[in-house]
Amino acid sequence: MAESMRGLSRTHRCTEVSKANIGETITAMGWVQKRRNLGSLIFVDLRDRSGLLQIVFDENDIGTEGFDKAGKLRSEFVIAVVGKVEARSGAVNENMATGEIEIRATELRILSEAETPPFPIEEESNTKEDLRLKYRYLDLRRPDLQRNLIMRSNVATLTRQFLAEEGFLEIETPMLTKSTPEGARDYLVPSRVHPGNFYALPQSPQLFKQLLMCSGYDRYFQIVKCFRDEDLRADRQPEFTQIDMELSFVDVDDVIAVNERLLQKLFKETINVDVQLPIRRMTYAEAMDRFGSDKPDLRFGMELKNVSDVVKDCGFAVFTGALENGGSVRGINADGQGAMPRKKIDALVEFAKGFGAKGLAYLSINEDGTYKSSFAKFMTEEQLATLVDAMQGKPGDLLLLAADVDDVVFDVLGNLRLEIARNLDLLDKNVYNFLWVTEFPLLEYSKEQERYVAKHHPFTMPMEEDLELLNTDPSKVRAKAYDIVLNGTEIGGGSVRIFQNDIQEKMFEVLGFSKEDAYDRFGFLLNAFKYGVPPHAGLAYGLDRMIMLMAKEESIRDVIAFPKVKDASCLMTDAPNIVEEKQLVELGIEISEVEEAATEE
RNA sequence: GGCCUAGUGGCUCAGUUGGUUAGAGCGCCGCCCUGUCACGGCGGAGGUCGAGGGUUCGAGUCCCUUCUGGGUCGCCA
Repeated sequence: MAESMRGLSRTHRCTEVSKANIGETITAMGWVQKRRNLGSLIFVDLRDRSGLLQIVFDENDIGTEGFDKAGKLRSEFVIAVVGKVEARSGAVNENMATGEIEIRATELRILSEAETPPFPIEEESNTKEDLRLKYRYLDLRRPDLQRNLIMRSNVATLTRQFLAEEGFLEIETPMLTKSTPEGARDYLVPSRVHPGNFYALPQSPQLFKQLLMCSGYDRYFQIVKCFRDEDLRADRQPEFTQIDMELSFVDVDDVIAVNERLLQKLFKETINVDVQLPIRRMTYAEAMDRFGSDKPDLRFGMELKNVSDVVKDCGFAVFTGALENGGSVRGINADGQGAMPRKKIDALVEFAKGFGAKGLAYLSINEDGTYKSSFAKFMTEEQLATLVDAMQGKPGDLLLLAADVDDVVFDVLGNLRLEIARNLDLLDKNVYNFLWVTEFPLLEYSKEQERYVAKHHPFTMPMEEDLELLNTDPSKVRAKAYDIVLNGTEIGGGSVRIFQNDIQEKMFEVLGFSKEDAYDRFGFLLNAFKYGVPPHAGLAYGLDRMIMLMAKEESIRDVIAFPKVKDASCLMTDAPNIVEEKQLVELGIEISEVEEAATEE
């Protein structure tokens, strides 16, 4: 029995009503959060995206018919209420924004009835994810998700405002584009008019934004969906949003400068966090050496120490063996954790093994200065003392050491450092620690493909002083690439691009592309560059991750309206799904094998 | 693809070494209640213990398979 709202017009959102409105007659509309029926007095908390407002129904004010109707109200009914704003005659509710006032209803319309929702629509719900996602439209009614999406909208608005003021133009690039397989898997879209041909959804607007620079648009940005057909994580969705930008006639410092001001504005105006400028910078090499990570979390210490020199002559074969294989021995000092029980240390060893460590050597320093260690028997007292000294160990500390090739040692200790910090609750979400990581390696060697692959992408400019190394030792070439890291999460990254033909050709050569290959894939860009290309550079933020950190959420699902689950499906719409045979025929597509259809006797 | 983890009324959970009729809080339904805001009081309904198979005199509990979430490694230029 839905009623019409004809003749009524909403005058306020729930929390837009305040003491200043006392005496006025207002019209509010929203959802019933809660009813409290006292017999001949009924209270209803009305909810909309702004918050809650208490309505009082009294038969003396609203009449018998209206009062009976109020008695029928249930959670999530959508109603319209006309009434007078009054100071509360009962106690003020300190916990509510509108706790000092209430609406004395004179008219009630039930605009929509509602079934009892499958889970409570309330803040800090701990309902299981699958249920929340199946009924996402209900989950999105919860105040925490509404706050997150409102914050997200604000960030987008502020970004547009700021970048417009800085002379950026917002230009859209195509969603249906060409697959340029290098890196993540593409989502493909079949073409009806070109049977057997496919578009790819963009993994990023990279090539198009560079073309825009060629075309003279100077400063471009876009808040844009990107797609990668890879497995999901808590901070990874198959479709995600970037704040993407590109600038002409700039170098690294110019890009960093404008982005520092953007970050400062965004964090100040959305969550009132002051970002101190300039943001600290650290080279990739230093980040790896000190933190074992290219996105170090600087909210806590526990830095890596290289003790290779100290242990090189010791009797512990694990250490000396690693060194003989060209690796290193490094460790972290878990300050004050010397009393950690064996069981927890074992858990850390297992954790380390998950990152490729064959083991983890430990040494705890007892309060009396004696040691308890997995490897003490292989070393002399003096050697141990030197090691402890090198690790700045003091009574009550726990030293954890990994010995392997550098890649493994960094990976193990970098992650171990984070794991210990998590266990010790050192990661304060109210602290926002920014860092630029610069001078990334240009290339990394792919054992699988038996060639160098671009660490960032093939258009990343090498550092001038390393250009010669392209011929001699490509793995040592550093790039004009930079990442912006916040609390150990990479929230953005970018680079200066190659705009010189000879360097680009050299780059393709090192990557093992023939000139033909290169033109086949990127011909439109390379051709464009022949007609006058400005030096240019850019950066792209992962908007979802940035909002996740701002909102102090653990997963980007909580800052995306309609996210997908681990296997990239949508529990609400059941996408992806099979399509009608007719559609496939039109596209000239035949399904060769569907596992589910396999018959079993 | 690997590993870890969870699945018990609508929701969140408890459920001992396998042992009678599977419980609690919240929610829901009904009646009562004029100042509640975690309203209160009385009463009530609601369960193939994710599914399938097995062991057993007996399975929520043990075994196997499988489904559905979550985390993570691989992957993510």
